[in-house]
Amino acid sequence: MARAATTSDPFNAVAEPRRRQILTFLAADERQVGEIVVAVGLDQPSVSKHLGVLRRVGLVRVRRNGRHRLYSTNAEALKPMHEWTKTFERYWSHQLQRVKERAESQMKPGPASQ
Amino acid sequence: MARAATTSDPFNAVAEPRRRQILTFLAADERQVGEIVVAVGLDQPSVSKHLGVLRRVGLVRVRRNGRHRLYSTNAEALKPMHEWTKTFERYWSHQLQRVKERAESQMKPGPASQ
DNA sequence: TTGACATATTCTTATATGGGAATGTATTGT
DNA sequence: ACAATACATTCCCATATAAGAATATGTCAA
Repeated sequence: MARAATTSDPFNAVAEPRRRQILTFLAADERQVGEIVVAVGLDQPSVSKHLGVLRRVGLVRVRRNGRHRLYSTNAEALKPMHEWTKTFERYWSHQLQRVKERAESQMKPGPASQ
Repeated sequence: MARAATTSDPFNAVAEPRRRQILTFLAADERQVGEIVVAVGLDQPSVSKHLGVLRRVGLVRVRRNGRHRLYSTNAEALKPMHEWTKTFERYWSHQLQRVKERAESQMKPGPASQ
């Protein structure tokens, strides 16, 4: 099997740095494509393609306004990522302590792991 | 340019579901490869390759113990992801309100489109 | 040393990019 | 209607998988 599509889920979509840049740029206010092009420094077709990926996974919303399309970040779609990383929060806070605990439990004859 | 390597950074490494599964499995305690194989239901070479990717971006630590290798999650490497998603936290909390504000500021000249 | 066991690495292959170039499509002004 | 404007989509191609098969490497036991 090849690598999963960037459109398969937010995790894959956000793996691309330019797309993270775009999401950050669109977080506060909606912007038209031309503004995004200037902001990220890519050519228009590339930006449109990135926006397409973000749209398919629900990370951005679009709204038409005449000839323009106004994009904005749909932050809620990032919530699952935030939640997932959050489950590891307790570990990096007490990392050193845990390493120590492991070393100790490793020394006893001890009950089978787990 | 093709897609960035999965080993380029944690964002890319974690885009793969099986690797997230492995990180979760290794979060609490260190485990040997054979245990991971059973836990995720992949063949040993596949697991070793995933572990290789995670190792290269610093998401897991390894420790040799005789014939075994004990892997454990290095949660700190996930901190940047957590921080990044966190910057959007304020937006999904007040999403509805913001949408409303946008709609209002959009109405001033004259409600044409929509 | 030899064999068994635990992992890692190499090779192959179908698949999915991401950027650049070129082109298609929708909307507005005159 | 027609040209201009703002985007989206398609085509091309070098690159990077991810899983499966086969093989290499490293360590312990007898």
